[in-house]
Amino acid sequence: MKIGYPCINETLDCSSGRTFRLASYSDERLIETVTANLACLQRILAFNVQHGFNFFRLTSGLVPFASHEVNTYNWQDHFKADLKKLGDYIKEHNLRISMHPDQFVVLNSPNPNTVKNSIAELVYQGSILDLMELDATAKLQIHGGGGYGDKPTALGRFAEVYHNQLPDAVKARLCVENDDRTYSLQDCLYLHELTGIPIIFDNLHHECINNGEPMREAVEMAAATWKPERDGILMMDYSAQAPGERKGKHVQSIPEQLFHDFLVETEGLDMDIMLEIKDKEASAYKAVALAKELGRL
DNA sequence: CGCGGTCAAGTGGCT
DNA sequence: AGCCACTTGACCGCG
Repeated sequence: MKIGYPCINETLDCSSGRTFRLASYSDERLIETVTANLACLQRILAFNVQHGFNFFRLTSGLVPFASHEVNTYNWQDHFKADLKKLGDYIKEHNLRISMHPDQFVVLNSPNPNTVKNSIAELVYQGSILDLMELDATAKLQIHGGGGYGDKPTALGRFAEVYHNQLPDAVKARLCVENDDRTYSLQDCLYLHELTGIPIIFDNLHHECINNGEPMREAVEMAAATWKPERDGILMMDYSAQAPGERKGKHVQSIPEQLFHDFLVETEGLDMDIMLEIKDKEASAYKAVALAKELGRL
């Protein structure tokens, strides 16, 4: 089991996701920003190694406007060696890596332009992992997309795009996560049947919408969609409901009792856990300590 | 130099 | 009808 947190480290005084506005785009600005982002990423990874946080999600903002037409610069060549070096570090320390393309990536949109932009974004994020020379256990994590009032048809559209339009390099890394309002675990399992895509399990989203599966059973069902020799073990997002806030909103800090209970409930199941908790590594310390106590690390 | 309006992109739920 | 949230607030113009 590996435990980690997404994108941002709040201890270090740098960001690996510095961007800038479209209006101020220039190649020089791009090079400068990506150089700083990658330097920061290296610092974050070293921090993570030092503290036993062996799972990390790279920010989508590593290369600003990477899938936008304004950016015609060959950043892939320019940063090839830097990315490979980062990849070597990741492999040397056996870190698990994911990326989570944002809400604008909708593969089942009825709008062909949205699908086109979505694919371009997936190609960009996949190419980061490719240039790092990471294997297919490094994943791209997206949601099913919109429901459009007819989920089976919408998922059929997802599958069609998957089979006919996605490059193999993206297909090898693509995963789908159950979301908190449209596509439940069961909906994702249907999509898995159509495509073979592994399902990333999100416990809080599962609490928001489900078909009555108990937590342990749900984890097992998601885990069964992963081919260990290609995909590695199950990745999951762990969070808890922020008290008194909108349903699905992430807590500020990890509720240790709840996380303890979750680990007990899933005893014997292996998985890598991404903590979607607002205070980031502050909660990761606690989660790692709990997992050690229970003999899970 | 600090504040706050605004920022590439989609969707759906809430007010 | 408009706002907010989403994997994450950060950027940058203005006073």
